[in-house]
Amino acid sequence: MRASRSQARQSGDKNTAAERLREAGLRPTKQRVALANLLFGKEDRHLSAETLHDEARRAGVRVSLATVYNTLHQFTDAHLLKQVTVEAGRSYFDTNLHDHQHFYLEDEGVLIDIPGTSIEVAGLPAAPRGLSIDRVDVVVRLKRN
Amino acid sequence: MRASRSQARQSGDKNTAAERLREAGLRPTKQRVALANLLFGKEDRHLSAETLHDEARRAGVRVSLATVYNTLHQFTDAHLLKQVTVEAGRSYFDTNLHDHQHFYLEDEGVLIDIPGTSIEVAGLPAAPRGLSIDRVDVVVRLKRN
DNA sequence: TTCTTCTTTAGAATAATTCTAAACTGTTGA
DNA sequence: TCAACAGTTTAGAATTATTCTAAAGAAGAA
Repeated sequence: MRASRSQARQSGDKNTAAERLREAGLRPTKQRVALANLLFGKEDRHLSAETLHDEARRAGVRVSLATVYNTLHQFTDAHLLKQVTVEAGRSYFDTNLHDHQHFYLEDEGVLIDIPGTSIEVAGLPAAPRGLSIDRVDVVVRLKRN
Repeated sequence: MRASRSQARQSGDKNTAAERLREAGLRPTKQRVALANLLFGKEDRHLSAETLHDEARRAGVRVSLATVYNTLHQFTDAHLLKQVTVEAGRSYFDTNLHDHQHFYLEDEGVLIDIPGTSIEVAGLPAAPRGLSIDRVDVVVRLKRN
């Protein structure tokens, strides 16, 4: 019998990640599985390549920074991650794939999810001819009082 | 009357830019006045530091790239420009100070203004305690059909 | 296995931006 | 008018984030 794929099993964790990668058309290598477990094992997160690289190192996973970059982009292309741009010169990757928007704490460089249900954008003009709307990003920038 | 080296102004243009800078608390140096004229002389524009630097060079204004960066940031701090972030690793500065949002053509790296009156964002949650909303940025990402 | 293809990696390369310290300029006050 | 100081500009080095390279390593098929 196969373990349920919607729940994390203690002994089947690795397997679950590997399957998810395979379904996405990515060969489940040691590095990709390890990074997937770091990324998707927990609640929703926003992290940079550098952050994930550090986290991997702390978790005892040996992976190069170049591979972390490659993997983040491959995961993004495979729709396992979303890339969020709020600040020039730094990229965040978001494990929350649901429709949602972000608060951005400018002073601290921290992103916080706003659930998709609460924000609504109205009055969007039609896209110029030949183009279509890929997505609408809303960033609510916050500063200290 | 003094026929000095760099005071040739026919219609008061230079003066206007200089005054605007002075009002903003910026010493109207040759470079800042020249860049202000390039930035504010025409319709609304979105440009990068590199773009403005090239434009200055083409206009015969000798100014270093470092000064272009400094000036863009000083103008932004003084609310003469707005900074728009749509892509990691590249910053755009916007001369349109009115309330408005942007289309972003991902394939070409081009920004287009959406007039402030058309888009409306509803359902904004309250800012977490201790923080207040600085601004709400909406980016409508477009791709080719 | 063995082969082929995809992946990983260290380190170099690139791109955008910021920093540094010295030279220069605008403004002020005598 | 001009000296003097503070603010500004500059070339080039430094930094940061990211991508590239080409060589060695691992995954899947037969």
